[in-house]
Amino acid sequence: MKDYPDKMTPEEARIFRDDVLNIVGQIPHGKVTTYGTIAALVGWPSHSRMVGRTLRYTPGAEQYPCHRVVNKEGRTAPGWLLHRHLLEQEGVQFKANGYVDMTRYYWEPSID
DNA sequence: TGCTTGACAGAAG
DNA sequence: CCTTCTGCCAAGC
Repeated sequence: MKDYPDKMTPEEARIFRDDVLNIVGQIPHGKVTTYGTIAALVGWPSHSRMVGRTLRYTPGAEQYPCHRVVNKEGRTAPGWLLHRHLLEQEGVQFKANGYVDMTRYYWEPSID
């Protein structure tokens, strides 16, 4: 018995999407978290890429602060130029190399 | 059915 | 620091 199925059923995909958006909505102003952190928290540790896919393609995701999600190194999404700009508007400062300073802005989601 | 594509992660050079 | 590779896995074609 595996801890996790090999593939998501449509039902699981729906729950995954809802859980991801729920967590993103909880990220405080001026803070960031990572794709992998979210994936692990919703129960699919190896689906970090699915988190990114969800935020990019799910209609309505714009209503959530999805710009507060960066990769684990603090890099912004390639191809999404506004990403860095939106974070800077919230006071998030970038390091000289263009990465978010994760030691200062990383936020660990809680389940409650 | 099989190969390619990423809003990722981690490691290597 | 930056590029590239491998592992990952659903989606597209």
